[in-house]
Amino acid sequence: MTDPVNVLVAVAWPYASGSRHIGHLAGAYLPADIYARQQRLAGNRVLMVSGSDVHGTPIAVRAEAEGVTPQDIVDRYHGEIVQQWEQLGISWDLYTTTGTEHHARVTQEMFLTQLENGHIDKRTSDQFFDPEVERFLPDRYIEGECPHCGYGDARGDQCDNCTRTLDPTDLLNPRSKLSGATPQKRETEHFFYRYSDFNDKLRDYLEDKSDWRPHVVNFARGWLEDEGLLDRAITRDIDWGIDIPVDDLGPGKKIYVWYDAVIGYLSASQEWAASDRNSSGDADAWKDWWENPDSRHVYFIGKDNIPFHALFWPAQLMGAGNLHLPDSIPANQYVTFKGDKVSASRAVGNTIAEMLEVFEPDSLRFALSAALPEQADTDISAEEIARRINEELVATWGNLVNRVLSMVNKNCDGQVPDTPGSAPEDLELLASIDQSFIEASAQFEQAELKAALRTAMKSAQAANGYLNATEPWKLQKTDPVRASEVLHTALSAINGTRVLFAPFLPFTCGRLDEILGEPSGWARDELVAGTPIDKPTPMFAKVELAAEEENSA
RNA sequence: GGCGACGUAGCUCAGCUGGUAAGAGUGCUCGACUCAUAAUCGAGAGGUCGUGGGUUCGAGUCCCACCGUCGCUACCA
Repeated sequence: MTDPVNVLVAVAWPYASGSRHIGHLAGAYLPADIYARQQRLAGNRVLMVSGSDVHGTPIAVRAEAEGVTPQDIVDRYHGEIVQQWEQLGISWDLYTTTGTEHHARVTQEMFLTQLENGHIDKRTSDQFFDPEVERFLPDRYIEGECPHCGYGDARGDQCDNCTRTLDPTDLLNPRSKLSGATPQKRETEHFFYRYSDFNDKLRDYLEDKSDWRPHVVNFARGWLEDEGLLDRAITRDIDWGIDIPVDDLGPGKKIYVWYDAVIGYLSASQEWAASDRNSSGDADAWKDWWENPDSRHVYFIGKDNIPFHALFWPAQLMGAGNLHLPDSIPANQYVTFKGDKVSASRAVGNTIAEMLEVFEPDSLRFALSAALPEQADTDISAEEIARRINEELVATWGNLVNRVLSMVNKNCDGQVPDTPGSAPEDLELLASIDQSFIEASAQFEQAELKAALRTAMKSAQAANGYLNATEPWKLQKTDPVRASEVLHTALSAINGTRVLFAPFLPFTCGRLDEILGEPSGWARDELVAGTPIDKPTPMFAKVELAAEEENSA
C-alpha cells in the first residue's frame, strides 16, 4: 500500500440564482462525489469542498425585481441546493457559500498580495450605464437590433438568432434590458488583473498536461495561442459583492464574482480546517493540501468552466505566491435531454427536485453514472434512466444480492457459513473480483467513472454466471456441504463487489455495511463466519414511469 | 465569423500513443435454468466506424476539405 495522498476534490460553485438541474448533477457534483468516496476508501486524505456562489449581477437584479434583498434570493436557493445534496448523498467535507466573512477576508488578502506583487493595476474604461435605474450594465443586459440579421432582441454580447458575437456598440437602437432606457457611455475606473503576466508560465504549466481530456487541454492551450490571455477587470460597478480592500475607486464598486468565486476553493479549505468538521483540530491543516507539492488537486466542472479553471484561476494562484495549482480538470461535457441542452428554465422534468420525486437517490445516481458525459455530450431521458435502473441495476446487481442473501438465509441457518470453497471455479471467481479492484483503481485515477461502474457491473455478472454454473439450489439436495461452499463463495464475491459499487451507491451499500460489516478499504474483505443473514428485502425497486412522464420527459 | 469537441450496431456509449478477422450494455432471436424483483446464464443475428480525398506496407485511430450536432468566444455565472 502506498502512502496516503492529500487529495483536494474541488467542485464548481453552483450559482445561487435558481434551481439546479440534472445537467449540473451529472456534469460536476455526482462525479466529484463518486471520485471522493473512492479516494477515501483507497485510504487517501480527501478534502471535498464547494459552496454556493452568491454574488453577481443576476442575483442583484432579481432581488430588485422581486423587491427583496439579494440575500433573500441567496437564502432561498442555497437552502434548496443544500437540501438536495443531503438527499443525493453528496459527501462534502464542507459546502459553504461565498457570502461568508471568512471568504471575503481571504479574497481581500489575495487581492492585496497580488496588488503588492504588481499583478493588479488600475485602468479607466468606458462602460454602458442605465440612467433610469442608475446601474452600469453588463453587455448581456443591453439589447437591441442585430446589425447582421435584424433580429430585434439581440443581446450586447451575442445575437441569439444568428449566433454572431457582438459588441454592445454594434447594436442598433440599443436599450437597457432593465428599464428600456437608452444606455449611456460613462467612464469608470477599475482594477485589472494582469493575466498577461502569466502567459509563459501558463504555457509551461499546460505543457505536461497531455493526459488531460482532449477537449480540456486543447481548449485551454488554444486560448494561449497568439497574444494569449488579456488583462481583465476584476471589479464591477455594483453594490452586491465583496468590498475592494483599498478605497481608491470610491463607492459603488465591488470585486467581480468570477475573481472571488474560484478563491472559494482556498477559502473553503481554510474554513473547513478551522471548523469542528476537521477532526485533527489543526487550523493550519489546509496547508497539507495547498502548500504541499505532493498533494493532488482535482477539479470537477462542466465544460463551460474550462477557461476559468485551466487558465484564470491558475494565473491568480501564480500571482498570489506558492499555492498548489490544479493537477487535473476532468471537465465533463453536457447531458442533453432528448437532444436538447438541459436547462432549468425549460422546466419539464429535469430539475434535481423533479428527478428525486420519481427516482430513488441511488437509482438516479446509478443511471446518471452510467451516462456521464465524460468524452462527449450524452443524451438521456426519463425512459432511459428507468431502463438503466430496471434492466441493469435491479436485474444484475440488486437481484444478485437478493438471490444470494435469500439462499444463505434459507440454507445456512441464517448466517454466514464457515465453509470457504477452494474449487477452481471458486478461486477463479474471487480472483476476478480482486482483479476488478486493480482495474477500477486505474479507471478512478483517470476519473473514468463510467468505466469504473462497468467494472463493478462486470463483477456482478461474473457472480451471476458462477451461480448459474454451480447451481447451489440443486446441490442443496445432493451435496449440502458443497452447496454451502458455493454460497460462501458467492457471498464473498458480493462482499467485494459492494465495495466496487460503494462510491456510486452510498445508500444501498450502507445497508449492506449493516449486514456484512464496514469494508476495511478498497478491497474485498474475508467474510466473518456466523454473521447473521436475515431474509433480505430488495435494495432497489423497479420504476414504472407514469404515462405523463414518458410524454413530457 | 474564430476556436474546440463530437459524428462507431435499433438505442446509449467504449475504442490510449495507427497493426490480431470492429467492442460493451440494452433491445431482438434461439437455447439452458428456476435460488432470485417474470430476475439469471449461454449462443446468435445486427455496423462499407458522417461524406470525399490524402499519408502509410497497414487508418475508426494521423492530415485536408465538406456536411451535421454541441459548446466556448473573455462585462451572465
